[in-house]
Amino acid sequence: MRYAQTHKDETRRALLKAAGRQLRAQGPDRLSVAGVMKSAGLTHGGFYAHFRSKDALLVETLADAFARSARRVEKLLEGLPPRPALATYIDFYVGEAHRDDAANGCAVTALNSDMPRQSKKFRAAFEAGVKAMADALARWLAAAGIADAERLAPSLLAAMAGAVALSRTISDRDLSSEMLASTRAGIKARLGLSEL
Amino acid sequence: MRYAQTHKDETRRALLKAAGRQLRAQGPDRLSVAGVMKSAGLTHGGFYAHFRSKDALLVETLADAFARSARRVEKLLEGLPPRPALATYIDFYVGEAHRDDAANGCAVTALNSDMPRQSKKFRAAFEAGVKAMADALARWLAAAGIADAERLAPSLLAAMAGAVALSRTISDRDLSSEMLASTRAGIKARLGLSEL
DNA sequence: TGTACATCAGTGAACGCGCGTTCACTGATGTAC
DNA sequence: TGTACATCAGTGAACGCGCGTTCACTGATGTAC
Repeated sequence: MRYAQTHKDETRRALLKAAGRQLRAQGPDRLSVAGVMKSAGLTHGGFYAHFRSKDALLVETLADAFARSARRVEKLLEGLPPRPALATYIDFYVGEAHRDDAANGCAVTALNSDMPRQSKKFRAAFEAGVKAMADALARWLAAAGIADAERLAPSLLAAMAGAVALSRTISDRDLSSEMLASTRAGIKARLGLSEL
Repeated sequence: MRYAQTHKDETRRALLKAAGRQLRAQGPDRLSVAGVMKSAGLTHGGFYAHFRSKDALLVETLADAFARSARRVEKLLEGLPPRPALATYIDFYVGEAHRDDAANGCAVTALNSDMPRQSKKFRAAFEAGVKAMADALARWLAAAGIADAERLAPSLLAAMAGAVALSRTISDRDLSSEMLASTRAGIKARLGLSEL
């Protein structure tokens, strides 16, 4: 079964994509090597030709998921002035669509409370992702003329991720959506974006 | 080895307490029946004399943990007027001590992102706990004369739990503590408690 | 009061299962001649 | 151009391990007589 030269890279990319979805949907402990391989139409034995260990997969997958999310947000906000961009980002992040699609959503929201129990390398990858997100948010805040942007950004990110994560645990749809709406309103008020 | 009549109840209480700590420190998947039994100085075989299954233990443990937390908060705020009580609660919940002691902290913070992957009964117990906390918070908000208390409470809880959960994932102590401080300030400002 | 028995919380070996990981093997294709 | 061989991504059986769960057993103590 010799394949084209690009084939192994393609398989690897497919594995990362499948792992990214399973990581966010099932969490790092329930994600299984065999499950990821099966998603890519392969058997479990071939896994170690691509990754040294499950933990190595997790680390690469998390970095990949953060990078994909960043690109997605970049596209969403492309061309928007700072203040509408912020409002759009908040509505998108703290929204029902994001709540209902954990597999393709933000890793911070999906893995928040899992992280303290994970390996050091995996936690480091998560922390790097959080810092990158907070830095990007701080830049948008600063561009929108909001004071104290660097101190505000991590707290805003935590509030947004916390609201979406908690809304996912609530089967009562009214309460779940109200939690999101109230969070959007609260954050916009804090940023002086309420009129948008 | 026949024991006093209260002995079995005592053992059961000890198991719930040990399970409560392990649930919040290790999460529902990593908590093990054998580990809980060992914490109580027992061997794993006797577990099923006390609980029908691991899931039954999780359900009871979570309800117990929520009840313990509620009592703890009640004591903390005993005798305080509504507004100082709110400020005290926020400082306590979104504080370094809570961040650094997940095993005895709030289950919402500890289990937020784990819940969507858990059994239906366990999720129901979590949701009941969240609703009870949000209701209690709403009552304090209303008592403090804050408008829209019922709509505000779930969002505030999410922001507080999100900040503590995320602060636990950050090894950078400055960033972690800043995230908490900024969240406390933001919430107090939203509630008009900044002068306290 | 003394003895035989019933009770039952707890013990520890055993089970099936899914997991991460290893490894001898396969077989289609590129390459050397 | 045709043939023999090397390559190597992927296969699938096997491993040790920890898990949740079961079960025959233990033995100190309360109870019946």
